[in-house]
Amino acid sequence: MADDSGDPLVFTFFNEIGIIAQLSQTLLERSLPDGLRLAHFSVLNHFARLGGERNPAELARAFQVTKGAMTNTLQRLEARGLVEVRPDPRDGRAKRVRITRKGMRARDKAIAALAPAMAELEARFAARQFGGALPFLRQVRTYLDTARDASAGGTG
Amino acid sequence: MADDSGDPLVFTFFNEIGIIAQLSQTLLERSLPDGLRLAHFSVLNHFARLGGERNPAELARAFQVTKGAMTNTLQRLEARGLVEVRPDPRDGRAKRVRITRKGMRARDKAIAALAPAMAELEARFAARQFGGALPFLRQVRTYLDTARDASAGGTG
DNA sequence: TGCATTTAGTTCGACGTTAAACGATATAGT
DNA sequence: ACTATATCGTTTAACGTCGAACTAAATGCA
Repeated sequence: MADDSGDPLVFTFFNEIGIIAQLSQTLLERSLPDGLRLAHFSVLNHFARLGGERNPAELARAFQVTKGAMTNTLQRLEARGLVEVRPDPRDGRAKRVRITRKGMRARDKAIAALAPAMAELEARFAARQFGGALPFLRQVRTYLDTARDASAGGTG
Repeated sequence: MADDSGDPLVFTFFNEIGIIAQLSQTLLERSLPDGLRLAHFSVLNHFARLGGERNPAELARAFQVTKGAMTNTLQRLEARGLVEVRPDPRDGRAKRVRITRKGMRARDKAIAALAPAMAELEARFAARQFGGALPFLRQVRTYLDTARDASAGGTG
């Protein structure tokens, strides 16, 4: 998906996005400790920042993945003791997920491991540039999200 | 990887990129005819635009994928008769790949199938916005690429 | 109350990707 | 010429994701 020009701008834009996503994910996971995956770290980080409990369906929606993918992620996190899962007392179909102490520690360790790469990025580009790019990216993401919901049915 | 704020800007930026990549790829593949995948279409489109021959290693570098991934892509394309592969007469290790007539037709069909979605996107955002976002994205991609080469060895 | 529809979570199969190891060929240096 | 190193393409195992099918429970409606 690299490619040069000759394609319409929209093509090139999504090409670039795709490559950045792939490269950054690979690079990130190379820094993450204990074979933690981006998906796993993202969930831990979510809980570490926002606290509280969620059910898998909420998480799937928040992270824009299918329910199946979230089931997989949570199973791995739970197997490693980074997350706790219990039945939802108010809904017999649902579960409640929350981060454990060990999960918090793993997340902190991951953040620390990521710090150098982050610093390097911010040094090279100035945080302002990332901030500047965000509004448009968010618009595009929001649009794609509604387009997805239009053609299929939500996440899962 | 959706998430709200609270994270450093760089985090949020890459979160957004990751989601856009995933959503756009899924959406795109839903429009593509005959179960064509993004990776396959990308290769066909590359040949359709630039013509000529490449070897798999060049393609792997151009698309920022490992050699193994490109082997897989090319095997599928060849099995469907969309590309032709022959030994490289000048290098006993290498191969030469080129698009077939059938491959050209498949690419044109794919382009046509994508047109409506593209039109909708351009209508909603104005091509200028995509163009405006590109320079920074390219810078980031280039940086990530060198960072990748620094920690490992190229593509493969 | 009873039935149809939605929602929560799991499982399965298919696919693309990475990372690593491998054999074969090229290339560079001595 | 010989040897060490780099490159080409393939293969394998592990992983995440999607999409679809499925069970169980909740909700809406008659």
